[in-house]
Amino acid sequence: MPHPAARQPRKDALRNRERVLDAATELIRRDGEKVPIARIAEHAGVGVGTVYRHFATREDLLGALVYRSFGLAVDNARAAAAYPGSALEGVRAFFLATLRDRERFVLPLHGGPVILTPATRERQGRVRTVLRGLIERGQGAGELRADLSPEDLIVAASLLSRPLPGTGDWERLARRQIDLMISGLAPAAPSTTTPQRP
Amino acid sequence: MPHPAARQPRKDALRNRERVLDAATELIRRDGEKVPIARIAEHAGVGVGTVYRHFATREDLLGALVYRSFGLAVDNARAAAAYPGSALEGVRAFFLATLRDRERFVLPLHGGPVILTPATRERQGRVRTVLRGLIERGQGAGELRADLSPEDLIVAASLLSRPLPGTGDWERLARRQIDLMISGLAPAAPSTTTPQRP
DNA sequence: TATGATACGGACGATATCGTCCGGTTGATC
DNA sequence: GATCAACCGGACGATATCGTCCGTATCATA
Repeated sequence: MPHPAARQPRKDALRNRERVLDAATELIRRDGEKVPIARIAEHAGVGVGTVYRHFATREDLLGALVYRSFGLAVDNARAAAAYPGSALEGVRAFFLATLRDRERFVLPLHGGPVILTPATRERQGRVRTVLRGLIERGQGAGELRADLSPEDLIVAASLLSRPLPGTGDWERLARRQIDLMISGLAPAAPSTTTPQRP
Repeated sequence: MPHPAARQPRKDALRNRERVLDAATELIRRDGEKVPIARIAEHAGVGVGTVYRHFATREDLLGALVYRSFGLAVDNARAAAAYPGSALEGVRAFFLATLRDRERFVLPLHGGPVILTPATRERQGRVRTVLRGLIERGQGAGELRADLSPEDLIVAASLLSRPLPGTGDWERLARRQIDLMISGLAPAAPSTTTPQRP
């Protein structure tokens, strides 16, 4: 027989789950992925039992964080693809959005085990697809170099989401990197930008 | 009384110190900076006591690794500055050298405490100075954009030294990023920049 | 409001890691 | 080769973290 009643989930449970994810995001980004569960629980204002109930293992928690991050990436990619104006500006918007949201990203930051559930992989593919559309539009308009791939943008954006410690003002430094990168995305310079050269 | 004899350091001590640094580099890059000292000792083939004798605290060990990394960076910057050919190719050489040596770099990778001893800071400044020379040469020759700073190159290179986990072939992806970056380092494309004659 | 299912918090025993200490060994010097 | 300062390894008690368990509190439903 099918599900008899399927009770509504309790809202305190949902609230606590979100709190745990938020706390974990902050602490993992600050102290690394091995931060004690007890510390995450404390920072979230819940007991350790609550954390372990929602996420049976550390991997489950990490996996949920990564999944959530890719949701953000999908949103940003879609917004960039729908950006009014040139595709090149759309690409810049994608970079800037990643930079803006950087504190909410928890990607496999270090050498630790990479958690990629099927659902996460699906989102990952969606980011690629959306960016591919944007790139092809730009290439058609002659705004983007022909050999540009979604992977290039994803790698560059991911790098921006991990502030380099010891550098004072990541916001400023990252914007510089974006500018340099954007300058490099135009079609190959020698052929198109030197028409009047002797 | 001044130094009476200043004995020669024992070579087993020096050898073990190097072994510990090498082991720590590998494990910290793989498992994060909180990797147990005992694991480092085991991987280095020495006892924990030996590690603690050379590096009284975890911070001391981390600091030594960072110091060592900046030594590498100085070497690479000097080689790049002395690169025969255009300054732009010198910059590319610097990036490629960083990529090549990436597994030997231990920079303050995560949010953890940033260890910057005065000696390390001195090396850091030396990298900046050497790169500034290279950049100015390139700007004088019209090969590099006028607003380029050593910091830009250092940030970009540092990013390359931290492989993005979950991506299969960092070597390939990083080379792509280098190409894109190099394309963005030329003077502003709109050709309003006067092609000066040297 | 009554009720039962669901979630909560945190104590607890087990395990992992820390940093020190010391008996034994090695190597620089004479 | 003899000497002894310097170094080596790992055992050890202290502390930190883990993941489970259960009595109590809260919420969805009737």
